[in-house]
Amino acid sequence: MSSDSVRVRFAPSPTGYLHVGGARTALYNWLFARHCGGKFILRIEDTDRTRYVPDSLPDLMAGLRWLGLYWDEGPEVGGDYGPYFQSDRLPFYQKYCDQLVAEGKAYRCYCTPERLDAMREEQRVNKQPPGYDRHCRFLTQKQIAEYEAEGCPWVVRLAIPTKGATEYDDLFRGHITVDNQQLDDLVLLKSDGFPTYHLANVIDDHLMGITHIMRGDEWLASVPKHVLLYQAFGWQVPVQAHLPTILDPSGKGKLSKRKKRIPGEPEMLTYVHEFKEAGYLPEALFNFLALVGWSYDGQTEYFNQSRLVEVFDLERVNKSPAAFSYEKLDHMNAEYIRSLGMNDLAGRMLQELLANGIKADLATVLDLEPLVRERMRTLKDLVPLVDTFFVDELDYDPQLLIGKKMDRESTLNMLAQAKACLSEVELFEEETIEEALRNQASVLDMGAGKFFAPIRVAVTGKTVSPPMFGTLKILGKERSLARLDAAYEKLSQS
RNA sequence: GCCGCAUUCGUCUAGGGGUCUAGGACAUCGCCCUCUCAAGGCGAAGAUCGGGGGUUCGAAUCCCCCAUGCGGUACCA
Repeated sequence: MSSDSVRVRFAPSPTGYLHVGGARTALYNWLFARHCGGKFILRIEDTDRTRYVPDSLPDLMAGLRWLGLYWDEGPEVGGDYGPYFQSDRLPFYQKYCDQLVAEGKAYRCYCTPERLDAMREEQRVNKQPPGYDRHCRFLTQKQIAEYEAEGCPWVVRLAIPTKGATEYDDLFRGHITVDNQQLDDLVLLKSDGFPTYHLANVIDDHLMGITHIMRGDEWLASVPKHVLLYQAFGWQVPVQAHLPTILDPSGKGKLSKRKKRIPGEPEMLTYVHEFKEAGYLPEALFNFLALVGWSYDGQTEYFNQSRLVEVFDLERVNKSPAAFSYEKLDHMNAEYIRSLGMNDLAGRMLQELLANGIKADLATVLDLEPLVRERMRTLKDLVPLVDTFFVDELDYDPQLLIGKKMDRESTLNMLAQAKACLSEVELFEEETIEEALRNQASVLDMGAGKFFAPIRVAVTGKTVSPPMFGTLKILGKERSLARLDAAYEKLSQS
């Protein structure tokens, strides 16, 4: 196959928000398309009207775009193979379905939901394999006429061959054979006139010229049915490629679309927008997701987008399910944050602060940036690191000022010493501050760490903070001294 | 139940008959650096390659069986 004819699609249904599993599927399709110079198509499979979630579509598109997965054809973009919403393609499905019925490859089924339920119940009780009993497949012309005359609602089912086996190749799993006896006469067209996934998917993939179907593993079992459908239409079956499932961090189950809240465990993020809100960089998620089910050489793990496009190869996609490791993502995210350019990081920090109602300015953020860049796993870590810079008065327990093996008196004295010492510093720069404070510590014959501890608390309200000299410098002499004063006051009154 | 797929350190993986006394990464632990926390540097521990049979001079790598896990078995996708 010539590579420029590659056409792949991501075909979510608007029944929920963009999930990382879906994003990974989209990513692999996108990567493959870009690698081959092919087309990446977004198609919306909105055939289930009962599960439709109105704001899922904007979320889906925003999530894909946030990750940089722009589509060549689809909603808001257009293309020559539209419409790209299945709900706008009903006439196609009806037409092809009619054709199948006319050729005797599919048939109308008039069974009521009640009859189907009763049938399943009976199968369950008798421990028989579940499945449609093909009641309507062998109706006489007379019976059909009766049903039609009564205006009974009907669905269309595919007449699966009762003998033989269906075989196909999956790019990742190899050759798969399924006995046709295992297959059910699946519904193609629902009684509301909408197609099922199977019908719509097969018709659209064919009509849209899709060459490779790459999707989640949960579809693997329905491929034989699709193959039979392609054969019924006389169409060529696109290359099938089923991606391994993404497991939750325990490795015990599928990473659920619903949030599992395990007491004591951190919240499990599953939707792309949640990762965004939690302060992950899109480029980090992008890189991380690429590695869930694919590897380059077992050594290299960091790839930017263009490098990934260059190097991505379907042959190295894994076939076994992989647990989603939040710890590894965190590490990778931190790595990405650290590797950001100065202005880039500052820009993202500024956004994060603004989003949290902190009115910072770029100049200050630029000053802050070197103090915090190595201390953030996600952008969410920023606010607690720097919030003390943006308040007038610190609120903390004065007892925090008293360091280990220290008492109130000695701490008070240290605060006074620190203030006196800093007042003397003319040029309030990191180096001069450090020099003065270190001098003072040795004058007092104290370990530097011990002397700095109460100052840190006085100035930030916390025992853990960004580097102290830098903090003092950015705070400025006046505010720094005021905070030392305030600390002295607080402690002496406690 | 039936069908399908999967199975290498806790986790993600490298590995495609000998170079594997199984390599890398995250997490863990220790030491160093150090104003706290990080980051960084160095090092340690961690997998008899799910189990059992074969094939072969030789198997993590090929074949068979079993176990376990996951998925499917809808007028949901």
